[in-house]
Amino acid sequence: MKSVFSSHPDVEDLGVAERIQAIVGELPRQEARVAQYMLLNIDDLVFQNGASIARKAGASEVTVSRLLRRLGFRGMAGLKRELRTQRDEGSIDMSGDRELDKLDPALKHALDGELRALVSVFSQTMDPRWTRAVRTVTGAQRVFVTGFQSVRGVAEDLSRRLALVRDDVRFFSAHDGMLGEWVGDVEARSAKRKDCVIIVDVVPYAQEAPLLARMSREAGRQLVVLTDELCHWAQSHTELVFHGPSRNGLIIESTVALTSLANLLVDAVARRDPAVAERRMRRWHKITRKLNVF
Amino acid sequence: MKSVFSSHPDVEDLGVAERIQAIVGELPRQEARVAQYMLLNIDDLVFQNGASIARKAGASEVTVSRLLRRLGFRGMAGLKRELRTQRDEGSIDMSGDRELDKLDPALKHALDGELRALVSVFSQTMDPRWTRAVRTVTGAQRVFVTGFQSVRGVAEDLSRRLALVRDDVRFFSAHDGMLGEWVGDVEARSAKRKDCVIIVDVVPYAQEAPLLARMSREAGRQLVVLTDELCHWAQSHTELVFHGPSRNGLIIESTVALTSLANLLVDAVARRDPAVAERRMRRWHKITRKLNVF
DNA sequence: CTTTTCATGAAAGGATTCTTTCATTATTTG
DNA sequence: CAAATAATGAAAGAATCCTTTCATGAAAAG
Repeated sequence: MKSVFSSHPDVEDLGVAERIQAIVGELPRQEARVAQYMLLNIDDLVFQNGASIARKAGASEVTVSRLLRRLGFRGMAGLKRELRTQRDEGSIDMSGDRELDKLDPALKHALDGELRALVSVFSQTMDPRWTRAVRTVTGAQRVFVTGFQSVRGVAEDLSRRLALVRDDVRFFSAHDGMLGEWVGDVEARSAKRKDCVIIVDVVPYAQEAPLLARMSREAGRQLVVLTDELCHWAQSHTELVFHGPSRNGLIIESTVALTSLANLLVDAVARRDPAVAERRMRRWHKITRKLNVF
Repeated sequence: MKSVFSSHPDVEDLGVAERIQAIVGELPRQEARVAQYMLLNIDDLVFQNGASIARKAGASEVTVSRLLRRLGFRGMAGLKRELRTQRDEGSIDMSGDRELDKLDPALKHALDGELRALVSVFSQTMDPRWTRAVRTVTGAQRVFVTGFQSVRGVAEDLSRRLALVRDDVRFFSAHDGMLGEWVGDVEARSAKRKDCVIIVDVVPYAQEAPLLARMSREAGRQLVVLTDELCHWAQSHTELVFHGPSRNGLIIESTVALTSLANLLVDAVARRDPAVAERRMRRWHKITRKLNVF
């Protein structure tokens, strides 16, 4: 688990792997065997105990115990303690920003999580499905956007910004009147250019989302889902599911990654015809300017 | 390692966090507390045992044991087994580092910008003014949140999430009816506990923001502003201005940093009294669950 | 070849961790 | 308000894990 930014190798205390590496050559036969095993399965050590390592490495429990002692760890507990601090250290180093060292540890962890989440989000744009999603949204006759509870705002902003970039985008809420209009529109099924529904959703809150998803498909609409990493229902309705990790250790889950996904979607759609998009944006700026003067 | 996409999260076996998430709302008090702790420290669970979790979560060992069983794990061992298979499925990893080379240069640049923006945002929480802002929001009698145009959704979500964590939060829009109610309330000026207004704003669009800011101050309300890096007007109305950089080279400016600022604000307020926040969250989970069944 | 040193695991002990049982307390229901 | 139900932790028991001790055998030294 590396950080997004290159992590700084602490000069003084070596990591677990290095320590083993350093002495593996001068160990007695069985201990070396165990050491070797640990090196090869270093990521797995946190899930193990002395006995299991002994078994898998083909040595006795005592040997593992002795080896750990020789490596300078206070037993399995000590090794895990070490692994943990290693993970904590390795997780953040922000481009030499020493200042961040003073950050509250919880926040530091959260920041690291957010950074990873963003990387994950951007990575998803390389997936062929992303391109398909963008094409879907771009080519759709009309686009409906919805979102619930704590991410409803994300969905609303998405619809607003998407509307800057293409025609016939609207936000709709299952509880508002618009649902009627939306449902009643039956001939959409057979239209040449299909409609597209974008659902922004986070798992704990939405029972509505799966329902809407099903309805959308049944009405012959394409479906794009932006959701968090916990989502399990979306896959079965469409392949166009994209995840913005939301757990970051804070009390409230993060909407940053989802927001980024939404931003990227808008940008990608705009990019399909940059000239048009820019023209629209400019016109819009002009309008708001006029409105603002009032 | 693996792709960022989990190949196909089997519908049947949910991840650990999901399982917890799924039932946290309907758990008894202490078990919920433990569950909450596990969610917030999920990355740390592999290093822990039942006793340590119990201690840190403030419950008894037995409670942890029971919770695990209720979640469907065969004790701590079972949970770790689950965590391991989850990791094997690649749901946690992120090492897209190399992969990112294939990213469209424009997006790469944008990603870099977003990362920096987030670091900047988190850095601002170390500023004494941040603490003051948090105190202001926490201590205010009522909190009004507003935002315009393309960040209105951010503001709405902020108000919703803030409302999960403290009383008397409401979103208001200058163009809606609520403004009247808000303006007419003159005696607020002399109240012992002041009201607080949070404005979420990005520069190109809002003429309204400075106006509202002025009105707020004149009405004796505290003012907190979350804005982008281009903002020039806010400083003169309040010192509690925080910036979420929004220019990232994409066609549409980013709302990610602003979103993060909003998230952090909510978390900080919640953190002022975690017990209360947790209780509120839990109650809310329960309610939405009930609503969802409808 | 003998002695010394070292490596190793079996066995037992001790420590830790998990679970079961049960009495107390809180919550819900009638 | 009373009865029933659920939640909770203390205590004890069971299981697991780690270490200590010691006997055995192998390698190294003399």
